[in-house]
Amino acid sequence: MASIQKVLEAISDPTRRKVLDLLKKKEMSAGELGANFDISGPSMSHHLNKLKAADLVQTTRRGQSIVYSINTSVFEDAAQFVVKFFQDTRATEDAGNDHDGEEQDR
Amino acid sequence: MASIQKVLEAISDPTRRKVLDLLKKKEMSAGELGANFDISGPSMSHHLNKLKAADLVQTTRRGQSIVYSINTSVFEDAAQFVVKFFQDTRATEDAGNDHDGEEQDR
DNA sequence: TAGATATTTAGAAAACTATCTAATTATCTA
DNA sequence: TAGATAATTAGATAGTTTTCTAAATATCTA
Repeated sequence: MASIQKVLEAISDPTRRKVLDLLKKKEMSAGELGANFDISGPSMSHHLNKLKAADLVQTTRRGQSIVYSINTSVFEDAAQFVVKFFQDTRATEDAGNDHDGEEQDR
Repeated sequence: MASIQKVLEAISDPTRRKVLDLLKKKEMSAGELGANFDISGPSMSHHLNKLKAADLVQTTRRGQSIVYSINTSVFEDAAQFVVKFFQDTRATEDAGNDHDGEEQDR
């Protein structure tokens, strides 16, 4: 499972949240997604990469297209983490700077 | 209420998540908080500012100290947003780039 | 297989973020 | 009021992120 760090970074960008919103409705190719934004293909590709690195989406090639879809299980894990973080008096994960298993990402 | 954009940016940083974790246990002054990290006072101040800009914490002066505490209501709003975002088939807020009321933050 | 279409990779520029030291502001107390 | 303590603001720098154009890769189809 991707680190919660990557997930939170991924969803802290409005473009990427909108991508996820679109994918929640139905899976789409990179090009179809891009048509919803005012940015170049490579920029879209960069954002899709971050979502993929966070494991929030998965891809499969379909002919010339690469189709993106939501990775439901990671979505649910992330939800659980954030809910805990905001609702508990004491959060589970140590969000600290000292250690992290997945070694300090950025 | 602070924009969800600012909230998500605020919690996408591990230092700031740890600050929030500490404050969940008890309110603390800037200096007490700083003692938990290996960064300078001004850097801590910078992070506290971001948390404050997101309205996740509030401050009150107590003598020479400035005491930080969790802003419970915003915490709960944020939780609700994120839960919706991750659980709904269709998220409520338009996380898009085109408009936003609170005008494009970054 | 040549050309068209879809997407990613490379490399560079601009904007933003985190960090630091030095200086400033606010408050307390002897 | 002078000096000490707590915190923030100013200004600089290093690193990261977002964005772009150009080039490369993969697949389809005539």
